[in-house]
Amino acid sequence: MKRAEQVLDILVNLVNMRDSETVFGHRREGLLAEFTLAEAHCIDWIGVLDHPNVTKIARLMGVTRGAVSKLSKKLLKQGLIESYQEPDNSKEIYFRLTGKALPVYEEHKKIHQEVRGEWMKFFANFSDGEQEVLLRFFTRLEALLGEKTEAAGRQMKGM
Amino acid sequence: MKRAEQVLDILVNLVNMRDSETVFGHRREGLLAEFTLAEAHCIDWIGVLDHPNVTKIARLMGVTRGAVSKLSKKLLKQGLIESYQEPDNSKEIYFRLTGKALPVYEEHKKIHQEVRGEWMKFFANFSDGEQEVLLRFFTRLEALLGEKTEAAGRQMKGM
DNA sequence: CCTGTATTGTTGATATGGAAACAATATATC
DNA sequence: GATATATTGTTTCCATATCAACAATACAGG
Repeated sequence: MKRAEQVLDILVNLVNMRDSETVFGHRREGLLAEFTLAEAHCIDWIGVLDHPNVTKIARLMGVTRGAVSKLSKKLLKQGLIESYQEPDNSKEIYFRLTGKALPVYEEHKKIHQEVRGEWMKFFANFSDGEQEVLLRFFTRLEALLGEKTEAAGRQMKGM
Repeated sequence: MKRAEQVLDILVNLVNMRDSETVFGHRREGLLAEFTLAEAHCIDWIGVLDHPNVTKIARLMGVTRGAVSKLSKKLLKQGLIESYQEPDNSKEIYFRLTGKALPVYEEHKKIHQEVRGEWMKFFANFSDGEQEVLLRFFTRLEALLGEKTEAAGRQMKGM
């Protein structure tokens, strides 16, 4: 059981290793450095989602609606996003990126691509069969944690 | 490469799944519910370390000294910890748990044990060879991230 | 259609943690 | 030993997030 314990130790370390100023080991620089991580994420979700509103974004970002409400106000004031509504629903308020935000969005996406590339290189260290083991491990792990935290509703962005 | 991408997706999800109110899927309850996660961690470190001081705790908790300074004040005021100094060093201030904190500390440790037990059951789903693959994966992963975030200095508590 | 309930977005009070500046003490270098 | 540098713990200011309460709107069941 020694091996399993080591794996667990590392896993715990990894999850605790949430240095908010780095994205998976990549320090944000250039355009992104001008924005909070939360802002960048919010912009990202607004760019990705269909009819994004406060509630939806909050759920996906894992924060409260209040937090997103304030955050979106800041982005609105900065002219990075704009809000709109649909005629058949006067309760929900949706957002879209403005031209001003597009460079940020693209930059963020580009970095994600780069990071993803590096990760793929990392995975290349493992054979096909080994990757299958890893996939099984992570799939089960996610299911386990998902059911426990019931936050399973959270989805993937683009990454 | 499809498998690797799936693994990466899940991994990213897991790392983002940092619900601070749950400890790896375990909602804190009973005694622990009375305390912030930070407080519980701080108490834990003070219980574990030899001559714990603000700086040491801060480094291990991955927060600033200022944060721990405030936190320790709160714990002092609540009578959960007490401070002391050594005659040969009038700069550093150390902490120890009081009797009042011991139940909390024990409870926390107990839960850690339980969680660990469940995890071990989870790992039992994988053969010896598979666990070896997992260990190799996580070891390399930790090394990679550690070198990138240079937060490798962070250590393990008891868990 | 009407009424109770749920959901949405907002706000104010509060808590928490980071950054930076600071005084006190320790350590290093000469 | 004297002096420069580093380290420790604290504090103030600030940004950000939660919580709880709220008004407005949507929805469901009769």
